[in-house]
Amino acid sequence: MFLTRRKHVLHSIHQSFYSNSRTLTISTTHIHLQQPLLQMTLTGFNMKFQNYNELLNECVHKKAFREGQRVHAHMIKTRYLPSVFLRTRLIVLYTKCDSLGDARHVFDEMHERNVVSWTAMISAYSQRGYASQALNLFIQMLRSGTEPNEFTFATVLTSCTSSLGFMLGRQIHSLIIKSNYEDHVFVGSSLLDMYAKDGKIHEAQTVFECLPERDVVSCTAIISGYAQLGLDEEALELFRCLQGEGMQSNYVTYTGVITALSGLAALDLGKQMHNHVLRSEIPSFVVLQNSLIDMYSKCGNLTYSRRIFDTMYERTVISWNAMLVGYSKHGEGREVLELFTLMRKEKKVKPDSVTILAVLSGCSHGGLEDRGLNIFQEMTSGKFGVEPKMEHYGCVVDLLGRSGRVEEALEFIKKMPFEPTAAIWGSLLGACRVHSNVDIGEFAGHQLLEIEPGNAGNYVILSNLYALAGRWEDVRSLRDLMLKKTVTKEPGRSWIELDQVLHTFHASDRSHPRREEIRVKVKELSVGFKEVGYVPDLSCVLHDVDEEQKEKILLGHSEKLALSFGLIATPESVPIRVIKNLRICVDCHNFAKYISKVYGREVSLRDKNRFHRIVGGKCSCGDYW
DNA sequence: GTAGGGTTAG
Repeated sequence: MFLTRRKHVLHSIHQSFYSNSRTLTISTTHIHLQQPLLQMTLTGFNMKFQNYNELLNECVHKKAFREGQRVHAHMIKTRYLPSVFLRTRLIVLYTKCDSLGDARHVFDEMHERNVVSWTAMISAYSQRGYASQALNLFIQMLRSGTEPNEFTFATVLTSCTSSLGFMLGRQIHSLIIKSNYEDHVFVGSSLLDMYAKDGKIHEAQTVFECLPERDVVSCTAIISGYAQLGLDEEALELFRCLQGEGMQSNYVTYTGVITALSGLAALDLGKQMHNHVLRSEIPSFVVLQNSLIDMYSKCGNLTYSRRIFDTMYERTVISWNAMLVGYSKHGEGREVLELFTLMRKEKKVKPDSVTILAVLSGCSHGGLEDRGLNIFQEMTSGKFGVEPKMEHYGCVVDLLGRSGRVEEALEFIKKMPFEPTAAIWGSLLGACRVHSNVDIGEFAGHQLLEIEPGNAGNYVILSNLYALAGRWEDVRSLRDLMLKKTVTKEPGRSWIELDQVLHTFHASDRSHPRREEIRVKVKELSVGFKEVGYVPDLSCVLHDVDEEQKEKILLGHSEKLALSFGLIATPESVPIRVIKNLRICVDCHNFAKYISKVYGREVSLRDKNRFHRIVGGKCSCGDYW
């Protein structure tokens, strides 16, 4: 009966997706309680149990809160004492109806509890995101002497998401081993997911490999685990491998894979996956569609993102945010504001903290400084119902900095109700580099180096600034300071997708099969560009070497290798799409501009923060990033 | 009767 119903729902969702219809109605029959409740007062004890049970089941199934409350009230009125079984049903009912207080009340009033009632209450908290309450209750359960079962373990592990939770999670793992539940597939997927969320992907992998049987959920959990940690290629490889072994996939699996493809900006692979989803019987639930919106925007194709957004029959705040963030990263400020206006007009979903963040950064990236500052004003006066957080303040520093109001930005930082973070000082330093304000830049730079002495990128930007002012002595001492602090830098990588294959380059990479061609091309470009005005920005190199060497290092930057390969290997009619894992360096940004000007090729460059669409020697970022 | 995996931002 349940299966048929589910099938029917899925079918109608599928239908509505293809017919672009935005409304989906699932009819729920109203539950009439008058008759059964009246009859119950007359029937015997056993009969009452069965009747109550049936009624509660119906209420749980239909999430019928009021009716459930009436059944509960009837028990109290007729002085019927429900068993542990029925009380647990009530906990489940109230949890489903989003009434945790009522659920807890039933739980507290229980004279005796068993593993099921404990688990139901723990699950209530973890489902609603009250992780610490769930963990507390689990500990209370252990103290009460109730042995957890596989349901309890699978449930409680989902609440192990904070640093305290991860610690507890490890202890729970040993408890699982002791109680012989480690082979259980539900427990295992919950466990491996916890490890993945703690960044311990090897532990997660071990748990996964030790499972005697695998199913969709455990496979999805491990694939998504890789994707969430940014190990996108590994996620993709594992997906292919497990698929080869006959793994079943569902819409959650595809969501995980699409997230990995977003990270890689693999447009062709992404399209292929999307097609696969459309062709197969996989229903496109909101979460999957959200991941598609994000994937297309991160692959540089906002038109497709919008197409999906427009045809969704239901949108959550995440759908709106994904679309807004997409426009923002592409520097489409007007689109951001238009969509935000539409969102507020529709009133179906309320903006959240991420929404405002997207709007503010959209104004900044889109060069709409004053509009952005206005929106922040409105935010602080409570207009959107969202409290400003550190990130929002960071956007304001960005907005002021972009307008060249560097002094004001510094004053703003001093007056913030938060301790400034590295991101805030970094943003101010970046503004000072663009607007050549050495004094404030130096101050911001030193604050930044104090908080984040290990980040090599910070030294480079400050060095850019000193070089701009001709303060070579300071450039040198900065380099010495960097050596002293033994800075390690996340290795820069750039890649380009060609016929569904990703070609990745590291700095001075010599591993590509066409390395010789690429080397010659980079050199040729550099020589050619110099004739039309390109001057290598040596301040982007902090090594203690002579100028010739510095230039050589610059030419080895991964962005230049990928760009040159793109120039060789892609047809003239298409834009060169390069993705960089870090912020793009000033010199490579300039180099890309020359490619666009001299070769008449559009360059689309995605770096850590945003898209740079470079046409005819001009970049959509307005040289501010 | 109680259970596991999923989307935006940083």
